[in-house]
Amino acid sequence: MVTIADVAKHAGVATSTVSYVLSGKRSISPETRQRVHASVDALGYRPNASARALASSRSNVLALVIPLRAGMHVPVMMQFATAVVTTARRYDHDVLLLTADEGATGLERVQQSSLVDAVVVMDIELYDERVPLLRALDLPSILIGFPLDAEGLTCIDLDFVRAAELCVDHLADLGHQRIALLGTPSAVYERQTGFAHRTREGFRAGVDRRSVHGVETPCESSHEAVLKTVEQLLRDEPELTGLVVQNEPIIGPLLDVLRSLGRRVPEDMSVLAICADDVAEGQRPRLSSVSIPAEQIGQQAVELLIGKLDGLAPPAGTLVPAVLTARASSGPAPQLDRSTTA
Amino acid sequence: MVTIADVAKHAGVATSTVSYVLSGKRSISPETRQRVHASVDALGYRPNASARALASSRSNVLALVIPLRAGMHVPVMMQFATAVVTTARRYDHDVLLLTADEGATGLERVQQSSLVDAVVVMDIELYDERVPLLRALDLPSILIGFPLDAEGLTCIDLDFVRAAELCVDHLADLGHQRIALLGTPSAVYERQTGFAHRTREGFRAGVDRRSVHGVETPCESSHEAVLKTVEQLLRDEPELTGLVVQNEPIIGPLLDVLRSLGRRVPEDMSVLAICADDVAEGQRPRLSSVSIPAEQIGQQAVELLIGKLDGLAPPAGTLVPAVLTARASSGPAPQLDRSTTA
DNA sequence: AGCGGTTATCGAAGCGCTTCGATCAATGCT
DNA sequence: AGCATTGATCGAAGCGCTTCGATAACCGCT
Repeated sequence: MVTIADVAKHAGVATSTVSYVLSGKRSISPETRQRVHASVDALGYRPNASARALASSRSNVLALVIPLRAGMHVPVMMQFATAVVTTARRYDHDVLLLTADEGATGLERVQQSSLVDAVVVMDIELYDERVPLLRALDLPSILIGFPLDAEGLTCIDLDFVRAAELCVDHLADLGHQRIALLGTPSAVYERQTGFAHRTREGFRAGVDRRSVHGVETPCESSHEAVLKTVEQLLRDEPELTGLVVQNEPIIGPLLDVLRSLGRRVPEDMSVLAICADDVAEGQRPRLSSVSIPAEQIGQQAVELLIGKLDGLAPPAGTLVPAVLTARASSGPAPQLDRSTTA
Repeated sequence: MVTIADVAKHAGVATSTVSYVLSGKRSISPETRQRVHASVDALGYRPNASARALASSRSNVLALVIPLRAGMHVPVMMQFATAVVTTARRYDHDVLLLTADEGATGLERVQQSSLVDAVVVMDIELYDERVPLLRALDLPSILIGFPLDAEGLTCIDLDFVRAAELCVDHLADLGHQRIALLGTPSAVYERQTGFAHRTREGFRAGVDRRSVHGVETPCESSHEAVLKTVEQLLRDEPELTGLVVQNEPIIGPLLDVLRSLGRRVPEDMSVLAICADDVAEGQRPRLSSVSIPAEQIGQQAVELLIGKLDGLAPPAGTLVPAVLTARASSGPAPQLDRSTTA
């Protein structure tokens, strides 16, 4: 193993000089700098991460707490994770994977052992047990999602309230009078997951504002559940003409079910989804949707976090604006003269 | 921050004694041990990871190289990842996330900087560029998947050859004469991904052995592609009665497509999948399948790796036996008197 | 010529831990 | 009783790096 001392000897300088060349924390003459760089290359020197971390109290590692819980949609999580890792690398950091089942304990552990410099936490609940801990822990953090009380924390997320409102507005603009929010599995609501609650909130606000009739129902992620839920929905609301879906895995099954129940999309039923763009475009018909810009959020999260580590004061909350893209699944409300039996 | 010296002082012993109590590498009298443990608890001591790593040349971190490439099915990856993290934690290790796009470079980097003790590599190609590197690098590793030349490497994977053979046998036993393998997206074959090739190999071997007629086709993961591929398949092979699918995301669409083409499952067409059990059971009809025990494989991978770190000689290759579960999607071959036009 | 102020470099201390002798007491053996 | 052996503990060295003065050389001033 080649150490900084080897490089120093090879370049004919002190180890501290090599260190300063590499960190740029003191000015070094161009000649020495070049000589050192040459030696680094010649010897293939790589700083030892532990030694560096020990001496500088900076590990250059971020922790990513990834949820593995019921009802969470995996591909989206992976998009977040990928964006986080990729961006972290761009800032010369690595990413340690923590599973949410280690919960608060895990956060405490990695901080107390100085394993990581900062932490990205996903899947935030309104009353998240990790929130008070993060406040107490003096470990720089960013939450992807908003707890109810975000005081003193840095959070970022899609503006789900607005996302739902956009959907309601879009449907109302098209003349729909009776619409429904087909939501996440009920476990997600019971856990008080922020994004699901905020979407519901936005849906209610939009429905009120536009004076349309709105109903909400959770939906489990199986084909049968979708069938049952939709049947129930149509039984309760025979004149339903618009659907807002926030539940990626059921999107395919939902379209099947509507087809099998004889409801054409968008002629009989307009469908809007809150989901990743590629999912929306992969459906027949292509779905009008508010996209979840996971990559952008993940990237921005890391950038905020790195900024924090560099002493910058980040904004307390960042809401990524929701954007609705109209595609083929939404259209004008049909005339209300059909007799429907589910 | 409380250090080992604080603990030592509090317990009235030398720091080395504290260290030995914690590591168990030398015998310590029961009284001292208890006293030290009491002090550790009283002060809330946690060893500093960097210091420990520096002094012992062991970081207690494993790297996990996760693929983010075209055609890979994300939920399965996540199951592997979760199992790896969970198991690693059980052996007091953490997991650093590396994305495959850093490729060989990333492996070199984490090793040369002593960031990790060992590495788990997923998504292995037959001629994987990382394989020669791993052989050279003197970084303990385990591959989830087999390259063509696994000499000197430790690998583990489901026995995909056998998996495909089981499927062929099952169909042949039911009297099917003309069957097809509906495979992964072609990018996965082109990349020479091990599991896809081995499945194909097993399919061919099975077909030969049982003297049935078999065709193979890759399939992209979109609804349209499934439709086109299946139509083409039925045009080429009108008397096809059995399908083996190795492509999780298209399973839903495939069943749709068959339905829309008027092929009942299993009356007209038997469908076998190589996929996670929960996916197979989430379909209508429930799919007969060979399951991919991601959790088991991930766990075993880490255990082999930890064993290696402890100096145990691991088996060169571990093939997890394939198991076929017959459910509702496979049945006896229909009589061959129908006239089909696709 | 002499002075303060840069600029470039060095040397040494120290980050918190592990680990290698060394020490000392207690033990068992002849 | 005397010696080697074992068990429990200590002290110090050192892992590879960063960082903090200190130093020396040089600049432009007066």
